[in-house]
Parts: sequence; C-alpha cells; structure tokens
Amino acid sequence: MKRNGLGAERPKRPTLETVAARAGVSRATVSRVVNGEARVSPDVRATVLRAVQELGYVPNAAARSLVTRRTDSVALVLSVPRHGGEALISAVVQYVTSVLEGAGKQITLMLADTAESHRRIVRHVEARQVDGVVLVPPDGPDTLTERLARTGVPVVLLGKPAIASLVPHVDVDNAGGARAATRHLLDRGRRRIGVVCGPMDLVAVQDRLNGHLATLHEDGLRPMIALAGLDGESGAAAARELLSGGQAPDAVFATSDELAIGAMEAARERGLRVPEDLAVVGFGDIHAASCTTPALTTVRVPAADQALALARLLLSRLDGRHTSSVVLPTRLVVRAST
Amino acid sequence: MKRNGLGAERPKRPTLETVAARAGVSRATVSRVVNGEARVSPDVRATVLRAVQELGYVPNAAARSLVTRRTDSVALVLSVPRHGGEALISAVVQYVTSVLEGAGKQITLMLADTAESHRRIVRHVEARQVDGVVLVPPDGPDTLTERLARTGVPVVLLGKPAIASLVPHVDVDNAGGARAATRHLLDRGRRRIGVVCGPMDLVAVQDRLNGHLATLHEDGLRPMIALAGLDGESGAAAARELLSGGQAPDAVFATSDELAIGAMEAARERGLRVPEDLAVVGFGDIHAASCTTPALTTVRVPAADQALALARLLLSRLDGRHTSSVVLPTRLVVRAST
DNA sequence: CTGTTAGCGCTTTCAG
DNA sequence: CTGAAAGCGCTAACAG
Repeated sequence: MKRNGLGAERPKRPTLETVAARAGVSRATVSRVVNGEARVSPDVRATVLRAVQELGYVPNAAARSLVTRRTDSVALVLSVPRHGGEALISAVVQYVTSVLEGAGKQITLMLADTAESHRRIVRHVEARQVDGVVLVPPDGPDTLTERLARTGVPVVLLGKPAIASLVPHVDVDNAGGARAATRHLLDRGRRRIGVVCGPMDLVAVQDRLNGHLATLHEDGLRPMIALAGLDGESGAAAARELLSGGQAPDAVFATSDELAIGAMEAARERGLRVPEDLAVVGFGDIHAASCTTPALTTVRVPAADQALALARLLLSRLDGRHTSSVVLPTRLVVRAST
Repeated sequence: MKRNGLGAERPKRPTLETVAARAGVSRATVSRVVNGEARVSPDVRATVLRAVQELGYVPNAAARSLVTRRTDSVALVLSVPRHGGEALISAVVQYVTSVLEGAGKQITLMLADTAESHRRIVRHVEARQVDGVVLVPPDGPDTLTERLARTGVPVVLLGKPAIASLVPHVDVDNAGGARAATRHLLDRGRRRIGVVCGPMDLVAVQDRLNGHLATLHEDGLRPMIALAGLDGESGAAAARELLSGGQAPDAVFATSDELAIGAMEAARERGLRVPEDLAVVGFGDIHAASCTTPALTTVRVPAADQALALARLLLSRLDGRHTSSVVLPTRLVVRAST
C-alpha cells in the first residue's frame, strides 16, 4: 500500500485476472463469486472475497454490459416544467432515483426539450443503452411516448398522456380533487362558482375542469369559465373578467394554486373580502398556498407518492410483471380562503 | 424493410461488421468514419454514411468505453434538500443536464443520502465509471467531497464547502446579499434590526449572518440574534422571541424567505403592521415571497445561472483547463414588506 | 464445484 | 488512405 503523493502514477485498476491470480483460481470462479452465484465452495469464495477486498477490485461495467447485453440502467426523461413544476421535479428526481438505485439500477438523466433531444433519446433507447424509461411528463405535441414504446423497452409515464396509450402511467385523481373542491364550495352555500381555468392542452387541467363541471351539473348549476395561462397574473386577469361579468360569482375554483393566488389578488383589488365576498379554492397545495392571507384552501397532490409509484411501476415492468396504470387519491386541504 | 407487426422477432442491432459488409469496406474504416476522423477519402466516407443510415446503425457505448476507457458520462450527485430546496434542485437538474448533454456527456444521477450511498458513489467514481462529478451540495458532516477529489476525477461543487477545499465551486454572494438587505433596512431608517437566523451548520447561513453583522458593525449598531430552524414555524417562534425581548426590533432580517414569512406571521399575531411597525426582509426570493401580504422584500439568488456556471466549470475541468471557483451576484428585490 | 474457451462490439497500432 | 490483427474486461456455455 505504498503510494507517493503525486497522483501521476497510473494505479491500473485490478481486473478479474488480477484477482484470480491473487486468489489462485480462474477468472470464471472470481466472476461467479462476484456475481453471487451459489455454485462455489465456501472456502474458495472466502479466498476470492479477500483478494477482491485487498485489491479493491470493482467490476468494469462496460465489459460486463458488453457481454450480458444488460445495462442495469434506466433513463429518467424530463421535460422542462412550463411553470411551477419545481416541487414535482424535485420529488421525482429524489424518489425515483432512490427506489431505482435501491434496486441496483443506474439512472441516466435526459432532457426532452428540443426535437433534437427527442431524437437522441430515441436513439439511446433503441441502442439498448437503457433497460427502461421513466418519462415525465408525457404532454407535448410530439409522439415521444409512442416512439419509445415502439422500441420494446419498458416505459412508464408520470401523468396521463393526452392520447390514450397502452403505456402504463401514474397520475393523481385530478377529477376527484376538483369534485371535492367544488362540492366543498357548494357545502359552504356558494351557488355562483366561477372557474379560472389553465391551458386546456394540459390533460390535468382538462380532468380538473371536467370534475368541476360534473359536480356543478349534479346540482343543476351553470358553469362560468374564464380561460387563463399558467402564471398568477393571468389568473388575476381571468378572475377580473369573471368578477366584472353580468353574473358576479361568489366563489372561484382555479385549476392551480398560482391561478388561485392571482384570483385572490384580483378580489383584493376590487375590494372584495376573501372568503366573505368571494371564496377561493386552488389546486396543488404549493408552498405559497399556505403563505397567502387568507391561506388558500386547495387540493393536495401527493408528489412523493407519485414518484414512488412511478419507480415501482417501472420495476414491475422490468421484471416482466403485468402492470396497469395507477391513480393516486388527492385530498382537500381546507384553509381560510373558503 | 419488411417487418411483421409482432415485435417478437429480435431485430439484432447492426454492428460495425454489418455496416462494413454493406459498404464493402473494413470495420476499421467504418469506425473512422463514425468517429469523424479526417483520414478517409470522401467517397468511401459517403458510402459508409449511407450504409450507417440505411441500417440505422448506432455505436455500442459499452464496447467503445471498454476500449477507450472513457465513458463520456458525468455523475450528478444530489443530496436531499433539507427544506425548500426544490427550486434549486429543479434548476440544477435542468440546466446542468442541458449544458452537459450539449457537450456530448451522459448524466448519471446519484443520490447522496446515506453512508451506504456515499460508498457506492465513491466506488463508482473510483472505477472510472464517470469522467467527472457535479456534487450538490457539499454540506454535511461527511467527507464525500474530499473522498471524491482524491480519486483524481474532476469534481465541482454547488455551494462553498464547510471546510476550505481545493475543489472549485460555484456559489452566490450570500454575504453581499445580506449586506444589501441590511443596508436597505438602515436606509429605511431602521435601527433596531433583529435577525432570524437559520441553522448555523449551513455555510450559506453563516455567510448571510456575517454579511448582516458586518453591515451593522459599520454603523455601530448592535445585533439581535434569534436562532431558528428551516421552516416557517420556527421562524415565527424566533421572531416572537425577538419581539418580546426588552429591546423590541423595528425590523427583521431573516436568513431565508421561509423564516421571513414566519416572522411576518408572528408580527401579525402581535398586531404589528408590516412594514410600518416592523419591516421584514428575507433571502432567496422563493415563489411564496411574492404571494404574501404584504409581498416580501428579499434577496434574489440566481438559480439558473448557478446551475449553468456549475456545468461550465465542470466542462473546463474535463478539458484540463485551469479553473477557480465562481461567486455569482445576488440582487435585492424591494417589495412591500419594507 | 471449477477451469477452458469463445466471443460481446469496438478502437487502435501496425503494415501495406 | 485502408485493412488485418490484437485485445479492452467480462460472462457463459461446456467440459471435466
């Protein structure tokens, strides 16, 4: 164990051969021990393990992968969140990696932002550089999901895809959450409920709107819809529109917390009190939702659970088990804005 | 190009050999073309490229890596953010990946949460499974940074490490931000400035506190420090402590926005108006900072820039260029809470 | 239970 | 400028 401090010398990593020589056995035997195969006598195994230890041997993944044709790695493909998706991205990165690493997988992070990046990803998967793919999220005008599915490599999605697909996904119960939120407003005696609705090209927004509409319909009420974008300012604008309409609402359901916060801002501008004059409920339970005055009633989506379910779903598929999509429950968090 | 729709057949990816046969040349020549070497006649190159195209040839990374001993991949090592680090994690994942992929690197995501994971990471790097490492963040009681640095593989850090290190890092000017925030309070005529201070084991907190203290000192003022944790509730508790002390403050500087928001909550409980009775300034400019009433004055830290700088720093090191740490400027964002 | 023997697909001298 | 040949480090039959 003599070393000079220069770091200029090439330590020359030990190979199976080195270990075999040291342990006085063949390469094959060392390989068996390293891979935990049963058919090795205990004493030989011990000798080999000692040699491995002493030499600091670490198997060369490239060589192994070359012959086994497995990579023991999966791709985590992320699209840039359009707005405010930080919490979800963070949870996905953390929990998906945690579960998959626990199962001995290596995680390759890939960004799906440009058309070029989509090509690269498809090539990577076609070349079997990964054993599986976690795709987050499946939205977008392209067909990345289907192109990946066609490679025959197991793919799982976070979020229901825009077009129905055989690829299994994990999603939260957006419709159910919206129903709960709307029902809550109804229970509070509100009857003129406006909805500040995010971009309809997002499946989650569609589902939330549908849940809302269905609940209104059950009570024979008419919807009042104002379209918005993703940020608070557009939510405020939509709310102003609602508020200055002929039939002023006594409550607002927003398809996201950002929009809801914008709506509260708009109410304040008009001198309306929340919740007395206007009750507001959002969706997502982002951190800011609990920081507003009054604090925002909203629908909590389980980010960590989603990520965990996603990772487990992929593991099932990698094991060849039959799998179907999973939908996680959401929960209404009642605060002061209603 | 005949295929049945079953997908059961093994398409058997083409290899160099296949392409060579098709193009009527040798493996070596195809290899040269694929790797863009100059010494190939134009017409042969064209023929080969056509064959590559027609066959859909993609080089096998494992085989290549086995012989070249390069991996063209870097590890992105993340620690779980203790609280509220989502925005930073999201930015890092996005921008670091973007820059590094642009440079032809593959990103391997690894979590540094447990001691076991640290061992795995070190082994992975020692085995030269990656050409470089991005470590986020370097905090923590362990010595992962130094262990990785000792492998001889280029390493860069996000955030200044607790113990001085030769490993280059990217950080934001925490002290400068705190000075600006404190100076701003002073300019507003405040003289009794309390500080709600996060955990001192975080280097960023230390730097922020130091910047604050130095500025107070310049004006001959005495500090009033209350210790807090990371969440809003602990910020509120620390603020209550400050507010009920003998010398009640007319302003509060918090080392994070979460704490500042908690402090505003505490002020409200006591019937104090913000900013009239108590000015509050935070640090970080998280999303919630602009959603409070009044909106929070705070110090913005450039998350995206940090991530970009981090990626570029690693690229420099991979190219063997000399590199030193970089400190990014912060900016005071004045809102209604002061 | 252990050793021998072939390669996996690619790059890289070394000749020609 | 191109081809032939020699492995990179490992696993997987196949014998023994």
